[in-house]
Parts: sequence; C-alpha cells; structure tokens
Amino acid sequence: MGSARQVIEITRRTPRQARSGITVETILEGAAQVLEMHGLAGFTTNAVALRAGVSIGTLYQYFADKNAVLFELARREMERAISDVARALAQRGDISNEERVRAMIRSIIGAFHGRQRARKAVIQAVLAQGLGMEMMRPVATFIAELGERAGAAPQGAFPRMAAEQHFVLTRAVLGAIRAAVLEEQPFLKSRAFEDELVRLGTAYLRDLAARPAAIAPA
Amino acid sequence: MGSARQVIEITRRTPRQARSGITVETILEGAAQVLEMHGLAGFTTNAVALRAGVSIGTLYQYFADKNAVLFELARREMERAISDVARALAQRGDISNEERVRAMIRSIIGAFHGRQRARKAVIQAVLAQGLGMEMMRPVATFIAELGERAGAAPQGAFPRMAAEQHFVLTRAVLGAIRAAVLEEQPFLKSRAFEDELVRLGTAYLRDLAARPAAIAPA
Amino acid sequence: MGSARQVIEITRRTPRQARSGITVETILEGAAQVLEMHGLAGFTTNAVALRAGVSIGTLYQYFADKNAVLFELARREMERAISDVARALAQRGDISNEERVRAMIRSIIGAFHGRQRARKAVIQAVLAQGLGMEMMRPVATFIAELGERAGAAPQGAFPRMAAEQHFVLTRAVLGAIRAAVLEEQPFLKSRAFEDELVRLGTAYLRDLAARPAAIAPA
Amino acid sequence: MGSARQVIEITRRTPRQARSGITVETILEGAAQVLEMHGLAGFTTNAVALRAGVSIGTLYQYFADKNAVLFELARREMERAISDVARALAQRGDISNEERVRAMIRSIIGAFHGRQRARKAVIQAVLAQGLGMEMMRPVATFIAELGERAGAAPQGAFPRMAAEQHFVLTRAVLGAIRAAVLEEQPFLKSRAFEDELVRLGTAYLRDLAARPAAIAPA
DNA sequence: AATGAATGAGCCTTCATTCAT
DNA sequence: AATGAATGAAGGCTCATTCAT
Repeated sequence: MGSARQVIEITRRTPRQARSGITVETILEGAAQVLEMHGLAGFTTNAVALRAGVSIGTLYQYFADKNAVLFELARREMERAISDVARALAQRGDISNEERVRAMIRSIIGAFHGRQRARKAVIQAVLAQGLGMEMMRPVATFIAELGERAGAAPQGAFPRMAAEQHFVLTRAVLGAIRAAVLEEQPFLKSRAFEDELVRLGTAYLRDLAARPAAIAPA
Repeated sequence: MGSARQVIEITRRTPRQARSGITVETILEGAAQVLEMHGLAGFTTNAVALRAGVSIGTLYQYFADKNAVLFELARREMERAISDVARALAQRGDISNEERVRAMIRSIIGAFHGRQRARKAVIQAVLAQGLGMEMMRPVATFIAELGERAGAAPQGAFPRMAAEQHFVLTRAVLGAIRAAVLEEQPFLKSRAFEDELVRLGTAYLRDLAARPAAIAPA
Repeated sequence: MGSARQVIEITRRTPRQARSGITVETILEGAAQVLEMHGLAGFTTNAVALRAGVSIGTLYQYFADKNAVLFELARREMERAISDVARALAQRGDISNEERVRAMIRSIIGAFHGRQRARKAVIQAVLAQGLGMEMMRPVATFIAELGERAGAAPQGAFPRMAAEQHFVLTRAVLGAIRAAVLEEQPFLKSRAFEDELVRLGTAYLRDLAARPAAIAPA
Repeated sequence: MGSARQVIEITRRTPRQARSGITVETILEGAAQVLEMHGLAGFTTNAVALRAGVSIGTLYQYFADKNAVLFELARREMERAISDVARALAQRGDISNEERVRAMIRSIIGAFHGRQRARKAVIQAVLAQGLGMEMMRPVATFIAELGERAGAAPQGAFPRMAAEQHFVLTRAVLGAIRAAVLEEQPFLKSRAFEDELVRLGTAYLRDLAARPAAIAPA
C-alpha cells in the first residue's frame, strides 16, 4: 500500500490489475537473485528479465531503466531495515539506553541475514551509482524523528543531538556494520561484535550527556 | 622506493628508460582528472589516455587493464593516508589519548582535501569492484601494528584491543568520514564534526579502559 | 530439420519468431560475401554484419563469436559436399568402380562451383583456426559408412579398407583437389584433371584388390 | 650461401657483419619456438622478439614485416624438405620405381620430425595468408626438373608426365601427409601409412605407364 | 500487457610498426 | 646496430534500450 504507491513513483505505467504488482515483485526477486548469484558485474537487464522469467520488454514496462530496478531494490532494503529498527524500539519505553541501542544494532545486523551477497551488491551498486545520498535521506529522516521523539521521552532517554552528532553516531555504527558485511568478516553476527557496537553507541551517548555539545542543537 | 617497487607489480613491463616513470605518473594524473571530472561512469581507458595525453597503447603498456589503473590510484591514496596518520602519531609520546585521536582524525579528514570527487570516485570504484578487502589489508596491518606499539607504550596510552574492538573503532571513525565524503556533507571539514569524531573515539577508548573487554585480546 | 537443430548448437538463443531463421541465413550469406570479396583478412564481425544488413548486435544474438560464424559456414559447406557425393553414389549399383570413383570426384569438384573464393577462405579459415579435425569428423564418418556399405555390396565394389587405406585414398584425392582450388589452378574443372584423379583412385583400388593389405582391416 | 642470398631478399638491410646472420637465425629460432609454444594465434612480432631475446626494433631491422618472418620460416622448411627428397633420390640410379617413391615419401614424412606443432603452424599460417601459391612454386619447379631428369633416365624410370599428372601425383601424396600432420593422426610415422602412400604412388605410375596419358605431355 | 528481435554506441584491448635515443 | 617506448588503427564484443507484433 504505502509501499505500493512508492513503487509506482519509479515505474512507468500505473498498474491497474493485480497481475502488475506480481510482475514487479517477480522482477525484483529476479534482480535480487541475479545480484546474489553474479554480483553487480552480472547485473544486466537481460539477465534480470531472464531470471525473473519475463521478457526484457516487460521489465521496461515497469522500470524506467536499469538503475530504477537497483534503486527500488535498495529502497526496499532500507525500508525493511528501518521498520525493523522501529519495531525493535517500539518495545516498552522503560528500557535503558543500552538496551535501546542494543535492540537497534541487533535489528540492523539481523537485516543482513540471508542473501548477503545480494545485499552487498545492492550497497556497492548504490554507492557506485552515486545514489548514496538519495538513499540515505529516508534514513536520516527516520533518525531525526527518532531523536525528536526521544528528546521528548519521559526519561529523556536520548539527548537532543546536533546534526553532526546524529550523523556521527549513526554513520559510525552503520559504517562498522557495513564494513563487516563488505569485508565478509566472520564475526559479523557474533555476540562480541554486537557488544562492541553497543559499547561504541552507549559510550558516545553517555559522553554526550556528560559533556553537552559545544554546538547548538540543530 | 618501496612504493616504486610496488608499482611494478601491477604494470606490464618493467620499463628501463627514464621516460617510463614519468609516463606512469602522467597516466595516473590523467586518471584522477577523468575521475574528478566525469566520475566512475566516465572512467574509460580511452578517456584516461586522452586526458593524460598518451596513446591508449601506452596506457596498456603500463597497466594490465582498466582496473589496474583504478587499483593503483586507490593504493596510492591509501598509502598516502596511512603515512599521514603515521606522521600525525609520530609526535611526542607524552600526549593524551584525546590529542592522539584528534591527530589521527584530522589527518584522515585532511586526506580528503582537494580532488574530492576523484577520491570519492576511487572509493566508489574500489568498493564497486569488490577490491575493498584487498585494499583494506594494509590499513588493517597498519592499525594492528599501531595497537601493538600503543599497548607497549609507557602510559599504556591505547589499551590492548581485541580484533573486534580494533575493527569497530577504526571502521566506525572511517565509516563516518567516508559517509560524509560520499554524501558530500558540508560540515566535513568543520571543527564540530572533528570534535564529534574525537568524542566518539575517546569515549570508546575510555569505556574500554574502564570496562575491560569480555573477550580475550587477539 | 536435422540441420536446423544443429544450427542451434552454435547459436546463442533459440529464437522463437519466424524472423530468426531468416536472420541467420542473412548473416551467413553476408559472411560468405565478405569472405568472397575481402578474404579471411577482411572477415570481421562488423563487416559481416554490415554486408548482411543487420546490426552487429544481431549477429551476436545468433552466433557466440566470430569463429562460430566461420564454423557454421564450414559446416554447411561440408554438409553440402557430403550430400552431393552421397547423391552421386546413390545411382544404380551396377556401375563399375571407375564410374563410381568418377561420380564422386565429379561431385566434389562440382562443389567448388561459384563462390570459389569464399570456399577457399572457409577452408583456410578452418585450417587456420585449427578446427580442421573437428570439421573432418563428419567426413570421416561418412566415408567409413561408405566403406562398410561398399564392402557388403554385391560385386564387392570397394574392398574393405584399413583405417590408413581409407585415409590415404580420401585425403589424397581431396588433397589434390584442395591444392588445385587453393593454388587456383586453371585446369581445376578440366576433363584432364578429372581423368587423372580417377586414374589415381582406381589404380589405388585395383592395387588394393590385387595385393591385399598387409594390415588387418579396421 | 645460396641460401644466404635468398634470406637477404626478404630482409631490409644487407648485413655486412657476421653478427647480422646470427641475429637473423636467432629471430627465426625464436619465431619457431613461439609458433611451437603458442601456435599461430600467439605468433606476434613482440612475442617473437622477446623469445629471441632481441628488441622489436631489431626484428624490424631484418624483416620487412611479420609475414616476412613467417615466409622465411616456411621457405626454409620447404627448402629443407626438398633437399631431403633430392638427397633421397640421389642414391644409386638403379633402383626400382617403388624404391624411389618410398625414398621420397620417407624423406617427406621424416621432415615432420620434432617441432611438429611449429611446422603445423607454419603450414596453417602460409595457407591462411594465402601464400600457398608462392610457396609451392619452388616445389613445382623441383618436381618438374625431377620429371625431366627421370624421363631421360636410362630405365625410363618415371614416365614423362603432363602438368596435371605431375600435379595430381605430388599433391595427392603431399595432401595425404599434410592431412595426417594437421589432424595429428597417430599413424603418421607408421610403416603401414608409408606402405599405403607407396602403394598410391606406384599404382598411379604403373597405370600411367600402362595407359599412356590421354593428354599431350606438358 | 507482453514479447523478444533488433539496434548501435561505445568499451576494452591487441599488436604491427615507427623513430628518437 | 640496437633499443624499446610510444603509437593508434582497428577489432571483438556487450548491453541498455526500443518498437513492431
């Protein structure tokens, strides 16, 4: 629904039949599989159409160009990650900062279960295409809202943060996870790695609370 | 010197005339300019040769293929960054952890002066090619050595760290900077941003010192 | 039919539209013309596509690579030659060996009518590519079968031959014809040349009948 | 000597020093090795120069172009084969036709000892370049002379032959041998194969003596 | 809506050859 | 005489995209 409307934004025609939606899914599934199997280099529109079992013409009926497929794939990935995190945070509000941070980190790392190669390829692709910024916007928005809500929370769980502080905290955590994925680190899903990420987040937040920002909040 | 020998590894023939060295530089300079001007998409061997003012044949006399040019560009970038950081740390040993962290961060950010687009492209390219891991090895080695040396330092400046801890600290800081570069954040070279990165690093190290790792050091 | 199926073996996709078959023919016709006009050296995929009036992309939709075009051309040539010879031999069985041999030789030489340069080029190409052996297999098979059948014939027309004998007889005749084609001998289609080839073949066969092989039949 | 003068025909400068001759040999040796090791496809001027241990410039000092190297290689091959055959025939004159034919055949097959791949490549190359005719001329001349002499021989060993007859006999034998080389037939050097070639040649000659040519001698 | 044959710009790369040193 | 760096025409081939059916 909400998701469906967003798909339309990057597709060519407004699908009026149920079939259409299925076709889009089929194509994206094929795209993910191609990415998973052959990496970014093997990610050609023809390969995707073939894998999806539709004709190349049909693919272009739903996606403006090759990048649109990649972009939609990335968008969904992001969306899923965000909603996972949101769900993780939607738990009872009376949890400590550390628990909150851990919940977030765990859901992010969890997002990398299965189809790791495809995900890696999506990340690479998005970066290689220079779509990074566009892709990051929804994340930034989400985090900003998170900060707002948090600041207003009863226990003042998360301190209000300046733009740079948000940026550093989020990108630092994501960057470490991203690196672990890209470098295919064996400890990616280990408890030790999670612990250290939690330590990083909480230590930063604690310091932030102790030594208020030298900069005015955004 | 050491550098010169490494260049040969990715070149085709070992040129014996003085001209050669200059030609390689010329080509790499051209490559950087093409990357700067047209991004990764415009990075074609013909464009590089044209920009460098040499024939395409000459380019292939010194580089095995297109990737080799990219790789050498990235390798040099990395090398320069590492030596910058090393230089930053080579200062007197009696400085605080915070000063040490700040010196490192500043030199890293400093590495992104000028030719930002080229650097971004190099990063993207390296990631897109899946060369990330290979590229990271020297960094990892450097950081590992750094940790060793630090652990043995008089004041025990940097605590001995487990593999995951090294990884998290370095990738977090680098990840945040990398994101700022890729997203072309305006505050990249601001004092505020630097401050927050320093806060992140020192807070993590402090916590590490206070609550010793649950994991045995590597 | 059988032929059609074999074509597919060396094409890339199995086209399902009627257009396809025509396109393949068009390309092969263009290839033959290019070979005829510019020889093997001028036989480039672009030239073939241009001559055939299709885009280079279309050519590659039907042939895996340049060699595949050449190979298919050769295969058809061979096929045609074999069926010509077979037809020549399918005549009434009560003819003399000399008549039989003459019929074969005449049909082989006849195969070099028209498009002589293209044929020459195909031969050269196949040899130059080292595809000779592969190409020869069907011929060998055909000849072997021929020998089998002949050995069982009422008058014992052709004696049973050992592998070396088959080889010598067929390659000798073909070799002389081939040489005449390649050297563009003016007497290629003369009666005198044909007579001498017949003499060669029949003399060999007669000797074979008179002095049975010292070697056991294959 | 005689040979040396012919080399000069296809070289660029007239070498006045002993060194030059050695250089030519070195290059040709390198060429043969490259052909032997990498086949015709790998036969590049740079590869030849490298293998020969001379600079590419030097190669071009002695050979007009790539083909000249190939051509000289083929010419020498031919020369050697011819002189081998001549030597084989120079034996006592009172031998039978069969012995004579066998001696020739044996020396031709013997020419394919060692460096078989290079020889095959030379043959292919010569054919592929369309140099066949030029290459054949000395052979034709030699054979013609042979016929002349033979016709005048005491026992009238070889009958006088018409052009077509010469052609058929020589090309048939050579063709069969050539095919055996190109197809890498295991029986190439077997006695059985030699026997059959002898049978072919003698049977033809006998028939020629029995049924005089319908065509006037050349 | 779907198909898939056709397109062609343009990429990477090779290699014969030249010429200044 | 020898060297080898430089040249650049030219070739094979890919793949995003279109459009007639």
